[in-house]
Amino acid sequence: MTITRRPLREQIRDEVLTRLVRGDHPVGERINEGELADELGVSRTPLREALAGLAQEGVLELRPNRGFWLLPLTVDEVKETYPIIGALEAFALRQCDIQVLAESVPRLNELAQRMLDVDPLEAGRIDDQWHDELLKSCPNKRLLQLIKAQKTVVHRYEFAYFTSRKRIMRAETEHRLIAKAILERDMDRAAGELVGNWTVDPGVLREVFG
Amino acid sequence: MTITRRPLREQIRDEVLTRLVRGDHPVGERINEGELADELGVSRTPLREALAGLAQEGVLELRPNRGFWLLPLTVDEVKETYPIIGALEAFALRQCDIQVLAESVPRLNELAQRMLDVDPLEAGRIDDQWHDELLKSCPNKRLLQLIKAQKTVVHRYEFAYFTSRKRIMRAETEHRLIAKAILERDMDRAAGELVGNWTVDPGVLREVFG
DNA sequence: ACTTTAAATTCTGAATTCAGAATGTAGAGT
DNA sequence: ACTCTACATTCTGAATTCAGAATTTAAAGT
Repeated sequence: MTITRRPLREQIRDEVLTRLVRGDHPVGERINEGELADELGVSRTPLREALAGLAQEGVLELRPNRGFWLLPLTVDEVKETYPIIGALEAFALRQCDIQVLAESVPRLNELAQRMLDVDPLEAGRIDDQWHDELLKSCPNKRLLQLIKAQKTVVHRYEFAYFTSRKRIMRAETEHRLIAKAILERDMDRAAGELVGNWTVDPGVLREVFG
Repeated sequence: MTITRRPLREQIRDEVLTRLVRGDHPVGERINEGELADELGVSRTPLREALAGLAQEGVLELRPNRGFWLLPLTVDEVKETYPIIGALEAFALRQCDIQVLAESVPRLNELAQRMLDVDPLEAGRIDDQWHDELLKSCPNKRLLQLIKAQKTVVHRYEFAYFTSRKRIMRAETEHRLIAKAILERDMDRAAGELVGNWTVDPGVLREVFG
């Protein structure tokens, strides 16, 4: 038996992030450390470590002497963050092993298909898996780590974002086009499509932000 | 009088980072929290916050129950991080206002010149300023923030890196080429040169790592 | 002398406590 | 009624304390 002894701060991080993503906490509001610590049944020390980490990633803001605040979801944040991820992933894709990529295509298409069959929430998770599978042969591990951190920020949006069936279908289409480009060994096109995959269309932005 | 009341954790962060970059601490070794806290005259709590931040940025590693370790400078880290910064800066450059860029050229060239006149240590600082000036009109603030964080990691290397006069001269040349491309409104070339500026040549790598 | 095991020490992770900043409230003065 | 100030309360930032994990030291056995 492998007894789990994960540091408390990590467990807290996961739980807090889940709550924030789930929308339990009012957006744009202060987080009361004492209250939250009590709820979670832990002390403020590891909680603060977890919150500080999320602040550094850009999910929260830490105002001196005012505490942690859940940053509001803004159009700007979407407009800024998604393209960054697009650029990073395209860059990562170019460092991937083309042979491994080609071998991944069946799995990629399988995942693309599955996105259509599940509920919107699960779709976001599968979308993640798709991108992980795509970039798994990128030797620049630091780059992959960076991409992962950026995605944490946008995960908050996927609730609003992937609830649109249209959006899921668009993602599916794009995923298949990228897979096709890979099979044809056209990495320029694949990278271009990948950037496009991280481009939010204005219509959806209006839909989400009004 | 504006009394300075910067959070202790931030002051500690700066001081610790300076020490690490300066090479005060043996690379690849554990950091003794109690000892360092005593040296700095603070308690372990804010020190840990500072260290945790540096760990998240990738300067330190935090091993559960083993504490913080100063990551060794590795060839891999250079090979992985520099290209990331190159890709991010090139991406940022494309979002800059071409008019503002053109107006920056005199200042950019002045900074490029000054790199030649100062000691290698100061050269690194000026190099930073040059890149800041270049990208100041990029509207994607999150991207700029990300670039800055990545550079923190790399700063440790500049001691070893910029001590090479040859390297400084190469940087100066490249900076001027980028400025020239901007004046000619050839942003493709400018971006290409910028990526090149973040490409470490194998000769220098051998020189630094043996 | 060398290995193994047990005790002692050191150090990290987390809880608790304390100090001071920010906020909220009540009362005095206009 | 409204504003300003003084006081009380709440909350964050930091220090201190405590528990338990990892490491080191010492001793026993081969």
